[in-house]
Amino acid sequence: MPELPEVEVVRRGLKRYVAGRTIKAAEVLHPRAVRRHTTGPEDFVRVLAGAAVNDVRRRGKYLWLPLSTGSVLVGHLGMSGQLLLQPAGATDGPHLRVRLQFSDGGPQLRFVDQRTFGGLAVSPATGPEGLPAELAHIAPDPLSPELDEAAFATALRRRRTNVKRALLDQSLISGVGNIYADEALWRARLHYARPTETLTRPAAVRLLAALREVMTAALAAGGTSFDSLYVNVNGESGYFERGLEVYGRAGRPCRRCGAPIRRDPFMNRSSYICPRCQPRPRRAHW
DNA sequence: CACTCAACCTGCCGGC
DNA sequence: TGCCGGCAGGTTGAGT
Repeated sequence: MPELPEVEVVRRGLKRYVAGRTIKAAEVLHPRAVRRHTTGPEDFVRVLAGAAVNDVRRRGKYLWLPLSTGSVLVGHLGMSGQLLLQPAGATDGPHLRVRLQFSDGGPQLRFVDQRTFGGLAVSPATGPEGLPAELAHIAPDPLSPELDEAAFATALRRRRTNVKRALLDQSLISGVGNIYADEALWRARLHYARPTETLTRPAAVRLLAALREVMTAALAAGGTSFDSLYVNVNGESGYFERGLEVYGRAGRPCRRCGAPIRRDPFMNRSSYICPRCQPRPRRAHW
């Protein structure tokens, strides 16, 4: 479940059902799922055995679980990863990659990932809040109190790129992916190709506000689920799809002005815009 | 340093 | 029916 609201839904589920429990045994069913664990699958299994899960934290699209051993279990869902709580007797699906059994004999935590872009790893807890070193380059996200509005506006306007590319750069602001970038740009009435250096400070601030609004609304709806790939820890879909204004709505009318929404190829993927509310930028802005 | 692009995977859908 | 290209909520590392 890729973007921030979906990952936060998972974080809350893990916090509720996994925090406080002790891992009895880990099992790696596909080594690629732990490729970021540099010392290999056997070591991954070894260091998790007997570790208690103290908490569940998130920055952007990354999750990490501080452990009683002083290490953290880091996870990223990639494009198709799921973290599911399932009873021991539940059948193993075809994309089950990692299984964690707990000493209480309760529901297992299963990492299921069709495309294997996601993964798990155990790392030393180095930074504040146990932030592992491999997440040091990940900027604060729109829902984090650490994200400073003025600093974000300055950093965004200092970039020499276009605004959507900047939003997707996790070292500038994290948690924003293709859906919520398009949704926030629509709300802020900005075209994806708008050069960042032409953004006024108020426009940058409005864009951040739009990100916060759309992500807060999506989170309240349990996230966006176009299909069964994006589910919470109990396998349930969110219903924010109905709250989307542009993403996936090519040809349908803009709910603000009525013009048909358009899908443009951009950065080897898709961007959805209202061509009337979000006109392509002219060469100069001032 | 800043930026672009291909690569990593599987599955689904539409066109021929 | 089958094959093929295109596309999908992401990240990273090599190359310019």
